[in-house]
Amino acid sequence: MRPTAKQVAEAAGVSVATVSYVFGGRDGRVAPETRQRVLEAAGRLGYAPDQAARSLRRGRTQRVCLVQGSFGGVPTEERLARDLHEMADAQGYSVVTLTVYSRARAVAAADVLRGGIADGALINVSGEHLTPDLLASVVSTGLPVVAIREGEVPPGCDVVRVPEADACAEAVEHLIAQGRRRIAFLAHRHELYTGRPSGRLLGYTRALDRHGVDPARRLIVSGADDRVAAYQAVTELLRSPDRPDAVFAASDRAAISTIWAVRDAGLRVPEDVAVIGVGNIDEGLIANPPLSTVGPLRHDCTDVVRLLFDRLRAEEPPPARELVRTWSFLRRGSA
Amino acid sequence: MRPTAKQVAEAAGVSVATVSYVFGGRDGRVAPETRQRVLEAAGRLGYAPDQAARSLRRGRTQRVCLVQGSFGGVPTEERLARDLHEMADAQGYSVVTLTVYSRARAVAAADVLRGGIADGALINVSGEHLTPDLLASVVSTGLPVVAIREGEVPPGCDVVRVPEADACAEAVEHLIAQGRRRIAFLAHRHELYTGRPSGRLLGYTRALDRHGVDPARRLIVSGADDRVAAYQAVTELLRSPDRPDAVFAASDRAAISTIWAVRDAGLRVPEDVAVIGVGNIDEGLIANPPLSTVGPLRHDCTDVVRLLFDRLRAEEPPPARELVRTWSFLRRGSA
DNA sequence: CTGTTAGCGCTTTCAA
DNA sequence: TTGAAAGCGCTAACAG
Repeated sequence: MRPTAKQVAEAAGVSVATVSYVFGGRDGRVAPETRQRVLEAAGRLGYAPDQAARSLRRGRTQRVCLVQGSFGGVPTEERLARDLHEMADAQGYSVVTLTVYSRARAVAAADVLRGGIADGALINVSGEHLTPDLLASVVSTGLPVVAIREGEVPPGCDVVRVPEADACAEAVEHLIAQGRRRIAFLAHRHELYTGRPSGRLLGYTRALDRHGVDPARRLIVSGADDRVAAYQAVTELLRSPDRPDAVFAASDRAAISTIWAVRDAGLRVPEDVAVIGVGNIDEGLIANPPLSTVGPLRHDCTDVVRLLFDRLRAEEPPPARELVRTWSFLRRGSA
Repeated sequence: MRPTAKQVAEAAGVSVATVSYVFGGRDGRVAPETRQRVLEAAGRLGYAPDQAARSLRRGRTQRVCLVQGSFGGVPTEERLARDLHEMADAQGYSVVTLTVYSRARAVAAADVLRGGIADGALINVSGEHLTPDLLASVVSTGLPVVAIREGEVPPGCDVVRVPEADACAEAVEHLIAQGRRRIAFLAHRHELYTGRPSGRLLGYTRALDRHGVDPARRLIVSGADDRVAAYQAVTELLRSPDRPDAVFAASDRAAISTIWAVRDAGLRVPEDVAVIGVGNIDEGLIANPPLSTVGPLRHDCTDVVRLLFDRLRAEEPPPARELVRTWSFLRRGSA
């Protein structure tokens, strides 16, 4: 069904080596006329070199692996995925995507990576399933790895740091400075599941702590994962006698839903309820009022992706690098 | 660096065959105690069977391929991707994603598929780059293929039909019946690039034609691909002296931006401007007014995904199947 | 410029 | 229950 080089060789009246030369790109090696014959026969048979055999022989798969924490819907992950795909396409790589949403998936992902499914991996998992030892077991095989991660990473792997917590704390302190007394946090579910607060939630709690806000006055609800949940959570919050006068949402999408919910409740943003999101998505600019947010100024992830491809190209493993992304609080109309 | 079965065998004092038995799942084949020794040695060395070698030998990759037309941001594609990932994970498959946004990428994707990158493919590309002959060259290798597609598909491949055009025409006819005289269409860019109108655009033009609307009165603008572009496009449209009294947007996201733009311009939805979107995303329910839309009642794509996995499981290639999804016009508050 | 051939790491048949 | 060995399809070193 799937033709092999041998069949093409027979059809073209040459040896398998010649077929391999033609498809292997070793151009000068084959006479133009022979080359033509081979291509013609291959075209007729619908031949394409078997990837498994080629990978086994060459020791390279021409694939890169993206390890994600969740499925689409998160703008910042999407952008990373897109930049990785574009770079991969341009360099002749395919992209295989692994999703890690449980311990079992993390173990499976590590096995698959150690099994050589790809020539390198870009790991963007925030949960706790992918433990340092698991990551280390992958890195120790010599696989080029770039990890976007807080906390510990094994030696020999590039790491990208995103100082979310600091920028978020700044935003929440801005709310406190404005005199907001009841600041709600609209959390991603996974933030609530982890042991210690990290990232966005950590920024929130840290700012409140720093200003001596009674922990009992914290108001943390789930809903940042999707727009409808956010709308509903905020609508409910606003019905409380002790309603918040500010909402810090862990995503811009949730923050925009918050603006809707506040307006639909007959209240004003920011006068009655200040709103701040996270992510700096473009949509925030057309919200009414424009959304104040915490996030990167540029969304482009090519620098992260380049870390990986630099490693793929290198003969010798280069020294491990650390990239720190810039995050800031962007004040616009909603807070 | 990456240990082989041979090394594990030596460390455990057994033959490579035994190592293979342990990792190949052929359970009863190995004495519990031997098995333990092998696993222990493998764990120490960090062994995982080489995928390329295994694939070559077994003739199966344990991978499925998703071929997409664009990168994230399209809710309906995201849902398909998620359902595919979940099914794949559950069945022990990985997912490799190919993106086809040009003729060159289409040719490359076909080569990669014919090269056996995966055991089956789910193809969800609406553009014209992936021509029927290219698709046929892939199907003819015997690769299980499920295509979500309008128009021609090669024999031997399952196809999923989405009657978008009919449902969209119904929505536009509803606008006409309401007495709307100037109905704008907010298009995806790719719809404007293709030769003949298809899908959503086709529904729009067909409805107008059917009611004898002068083609010169059609109002087609780009902007459905992203929320900000939609907002700006509509804002501009509303400034025209001959402003539309209805907007049919090719995506719900654009339709929601349209609602904002109309309200921010001091006009009312639906009194001054009716708005209808496409996709039936949840977010439409919390829009104000709730968004009228065209789309599926259920978003679940497990039936589509199952077509593929049925084919993967089958010994004999089953007869080609056609799945027709149900699309309808869902009238809510915005039109 | 083209052909012959070893061998990548694994699975699986067959033999012990 | 375990081992020996052939061979999946390809590439690359070497020979001609």
